[in-house]
Amino acid sequence: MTEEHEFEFEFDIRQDPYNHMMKIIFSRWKPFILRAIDFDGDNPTYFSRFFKQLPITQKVLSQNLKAMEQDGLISRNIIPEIPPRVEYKLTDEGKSVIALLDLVYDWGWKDMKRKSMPIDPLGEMWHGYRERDEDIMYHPYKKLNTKDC
Amino acid sequence: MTEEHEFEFEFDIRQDPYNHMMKIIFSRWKPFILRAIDFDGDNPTYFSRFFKQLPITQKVLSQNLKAMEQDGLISRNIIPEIPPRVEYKLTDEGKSVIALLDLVYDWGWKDMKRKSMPIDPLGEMWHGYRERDEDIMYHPYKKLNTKDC
DNA sequence: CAGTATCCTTAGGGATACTG
DNA sequence: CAGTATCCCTAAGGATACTG
Repeated sequence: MTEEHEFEFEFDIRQDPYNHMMKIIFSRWKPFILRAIDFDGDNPTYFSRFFKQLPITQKVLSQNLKAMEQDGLISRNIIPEIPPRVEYKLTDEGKSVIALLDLVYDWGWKDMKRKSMPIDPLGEMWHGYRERDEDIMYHPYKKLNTKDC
Repeated sequence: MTEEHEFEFEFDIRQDPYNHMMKIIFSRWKPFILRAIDFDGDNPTYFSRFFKQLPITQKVLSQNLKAMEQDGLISRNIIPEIPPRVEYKLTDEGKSVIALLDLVYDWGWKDMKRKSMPIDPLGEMWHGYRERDEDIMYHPYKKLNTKDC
């Protein structure tokens, strides 16, 4: 409706790559979800698997997975078992964004260190800033209590 | 208050570098603001300058600049003239994030191309994907109408 | 297991007007 | 010129319950 009175084009933030990236990648949970799938390597990730590492609700996870599938970052594959399982994997496109996420993480990690902010250890393990502790990485996130922050 | 009943630590998204980055860098306008200041090179950027390129309101710009100053990304310097002007520059820390933003832009640009999405020309000029047109870059964003999208 | 369905809260931003 | 001050709105997420 407002468009009807515009005869001129303007800078449209919606058509800018930064905006695009913030929508498809840099929303609250997506970097974590991508990292979680990547962490499983060639093994597929299942729906329930995410809850072992991320305090996310089913609804929000579902929403995010759906969006990321539509954006071509992940693939969804239903395994006909009883009960049925659903595999999530990174597409080639999804894999290609992991390296970028690493750089983003690194910049943020250094910035937080510089400012003496506490940094969560799970992300540090994923990113090689801390030795991997399988007991933490493969178990529910609440287990992190056994380690200091 | 909820903390009082927690005896255990959990994965805390607020202490993760991804979350940190999304707060201090990847919010709606910050990449654009950083790029705009960077574009002016050694010349400082003034408050009113931003409106020539970005359809942002004074309130939101002010909020963002304040946050970015506190986060150490930009510096604010008042010039005692009548009327007073205020210079904004990138700090060394702010400069160091520009290269990262370039990579983010590039990934997004390629993704949008792959998907045949229209891309705003102003950002393309800033990032070298289109020849610089001083007439566009130095004038109010509405002037973009004179060029095709 | 892998999700929906509802209801609710909140941060971030937009519109507009005003000020030192 | 360089901002505040108000008011409003919406998208994204959280809490909780339910389902094939």
